Amino acid sequence: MATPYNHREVEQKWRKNWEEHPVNVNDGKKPKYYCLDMFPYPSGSGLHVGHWRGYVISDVWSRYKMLHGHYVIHPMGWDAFGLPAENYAIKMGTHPRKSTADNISNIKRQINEISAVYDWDMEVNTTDPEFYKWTQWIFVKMFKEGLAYEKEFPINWCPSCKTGLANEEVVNGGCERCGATVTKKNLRQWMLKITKYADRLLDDLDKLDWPEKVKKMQADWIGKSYGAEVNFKVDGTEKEITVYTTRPDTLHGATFMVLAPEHEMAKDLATEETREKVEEYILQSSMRSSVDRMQDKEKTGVFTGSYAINPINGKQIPIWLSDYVLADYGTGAIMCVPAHDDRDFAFAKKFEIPIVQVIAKDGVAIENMEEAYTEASGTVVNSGEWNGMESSVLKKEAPEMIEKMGIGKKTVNYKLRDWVFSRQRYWGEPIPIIHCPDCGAVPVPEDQLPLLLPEVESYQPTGTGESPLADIAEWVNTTCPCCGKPSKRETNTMPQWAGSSWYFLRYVDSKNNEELVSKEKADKYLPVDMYIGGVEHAVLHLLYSRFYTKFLNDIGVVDFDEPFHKLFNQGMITGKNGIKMSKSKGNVISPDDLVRDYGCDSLRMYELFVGPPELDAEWDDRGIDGVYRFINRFWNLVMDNKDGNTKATKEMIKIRNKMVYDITQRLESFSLNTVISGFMEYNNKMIELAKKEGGIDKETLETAVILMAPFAPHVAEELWEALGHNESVYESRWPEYSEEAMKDDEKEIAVQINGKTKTVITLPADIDKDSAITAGKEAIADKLTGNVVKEIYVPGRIINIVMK
RNA sequence: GCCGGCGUGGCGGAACUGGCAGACGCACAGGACUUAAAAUCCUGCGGGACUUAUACUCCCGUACCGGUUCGAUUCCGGUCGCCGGCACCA
Repeated sequence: MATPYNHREVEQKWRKNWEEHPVNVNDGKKPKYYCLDMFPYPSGSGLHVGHWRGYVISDVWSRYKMLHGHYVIHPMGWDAFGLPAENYAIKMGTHPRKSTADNISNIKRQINEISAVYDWDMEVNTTDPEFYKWTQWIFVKMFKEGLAYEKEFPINWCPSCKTGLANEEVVNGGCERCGATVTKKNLRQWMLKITKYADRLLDDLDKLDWPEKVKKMQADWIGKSYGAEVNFKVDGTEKEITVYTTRPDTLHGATFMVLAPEHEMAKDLATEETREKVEEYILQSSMRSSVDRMQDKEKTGVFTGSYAINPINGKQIPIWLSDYVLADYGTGAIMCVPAHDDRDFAFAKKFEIPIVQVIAKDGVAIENMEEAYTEASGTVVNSGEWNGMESSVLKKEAPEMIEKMGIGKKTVNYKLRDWVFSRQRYWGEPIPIIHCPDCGAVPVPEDQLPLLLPEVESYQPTGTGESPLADIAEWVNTTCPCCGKPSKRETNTMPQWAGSSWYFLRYVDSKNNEELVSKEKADKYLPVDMYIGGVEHAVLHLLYSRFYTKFLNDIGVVDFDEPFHKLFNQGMITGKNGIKMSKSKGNVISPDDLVRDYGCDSLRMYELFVGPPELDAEWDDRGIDGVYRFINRFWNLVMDNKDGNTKATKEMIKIRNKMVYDITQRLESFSLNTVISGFMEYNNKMIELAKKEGGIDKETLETAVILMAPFAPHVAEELWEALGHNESVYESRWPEYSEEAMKDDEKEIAVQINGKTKTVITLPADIDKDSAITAGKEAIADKLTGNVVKEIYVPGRIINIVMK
């Protein structure tokens, strides 16, 4: 009997061996393949089995590429600035610098348990001054290009984290991090003009090999719409109000107008009689959160007392204020066509405003509309010269017609807003700007970067809208780099996303003091070929990274404009009943014990075996026994037969080729759970064959070992060595298969009557239709009692006799 | 409300392009080995009917109702349920 499998010994041996003889070497000749994980933020609870799955998937893919002769760039780093790290430190009563360092060392130990081929020489840490120097440098470049600007306006504010948030960080009206209800706060903010890139961010989605779901989420988030701006005169004045509409075809049906309460003309439109009510309404709205407003079942509003003139027909329509109109979308004012918009309809009903139908679904106008008709199809009515047109045609042509009439212009709009980029928190990159009383906002000169985050005792958020940095007089007070006058530093810091928006560029040149990344290395190693991580970043990190990359492309740092060629989103591993693993729920399963008891290889394979990698899966420890048993059986098969000299039979060659074919197909289509079940299936077949033939040929065993190498690296190396090889299994190449060798001589064919299987017969694979049907009929002769109407033969699969 | 995804044994899941539903594994049951247990190996394992029982045979079965087809887990229409995204964006 050969040595039984001992995972501890095997794994120790090969980890040491790989340290001395790395298996993924850049010899300068191999083609590169960049396979990247979304880097973790070093949380205090460490890794659970869910994190492991993502890293296993990327490592399997990396090793698979190595076996195709690639030099694989497979780095790892730490997203260590930002709210989670700071909140954790506050909770633990330590300094974020210390807790972050502690957490990193623990997680690094856990990551090493995976035995992934990470290249730690490339490691980056977003809180390292040598790294954030470049995060700040990008900001300065953006400032110089006019993409970073200051603005005071009511932003999303998390009262619990005590900081402003970006739009993307507000989820269902709550803070993305802590869930607290987001309020509005008027603050001076640094903004990034991501909207300038809206079209490119939208259009370039087409060239990405990403899950359709993520592309759609980004497209919806950018929310491009086509329509027109139309100018309405305020009756009796020279003032004009411009509205934005996507339905200019319904212009004749506009029976009122609504302005957001924050609209700059809102107060001016009030008359003597309405002034008090109007001001009251404006005040009321300003005090309500957006969540409150959204949850309104009934529309609220107030009539200003003024009227506008519909430019297309000269009709006088009342101007209202209502908070269902958003101040920061379009022009903050809308024309209302209650007959063809649900919201306008509800408003008109409540305030008894006339409803004029301008599209008739079947060509005939309805007397009393029960609900708005929102489709753009049907015949145009009540619309003067437009009458009789098809609504869908008019919808397309109206913007230009309006432009020609001189009453408005064709325009597009986006839901995407500029990125609120400053945070009133300590643990982030200081924004490298100096406020000079004469020169205004002046960037810190590039050669003075990094602008270090000062060491402080107390870093708790103030809640006042000021960053904790504002209290450090010796840091805040400085001189203007332009004129030398006493000036003050910007005290806000950057958001969590600043570092992660570009970190993937830095890995390939992480020690470069002169440049963010050298031209040479960027050309050689970038961009990322495969990016693996959770779907939760669809409109955050993944959108920001695309924006940053396009900007860096524009200023000549890199010569590509999309960072991630292919994206794979792995599903989440949850605890029992689909509950997300978290320390507070007490359902976190740590990989550490499983590695100890079953070994890294078993856990790697089980992580994949639990289910399709793109779907969520409930973790159940018990299943790992099955994988462990499989590895043992495979081990014993190889060890028992490695020294035999069994000649390959036709059957063995067939199984070998089929195995290569199946495993390769499944791996290429990322069906990793069925790769594992495939291994088990072929292992069972090989064991059966070995029993039958008294052994199994060496080439088949070697082939199986190479196929296993991406999944169970230690076992593969050990068995490869046992099979008599001195070099690593990763020096081998992924095996090929031959269609010819896979062919079966005989096929099992199901014989059916009217589509129901009656029996199964074995026939030569190359049998012709007539002989097959004759053989099939013979096999079920006693059941052929009716009139045969049709006979169907699907080669190699079924014979179906249709009877009446 | 709008958009997207999913629904298969006790459980996780499989089924390539419409062709034998339930691969592979877990759990469970029985057996072998053992003084015994663990480990390992072998066998069975969707539901029902017939049968003393086995075998055989037959019927039902992929959320539900219907359609297309020789044949549907797969395609089409409708209903229900679960999950995710967006949410007054004019």
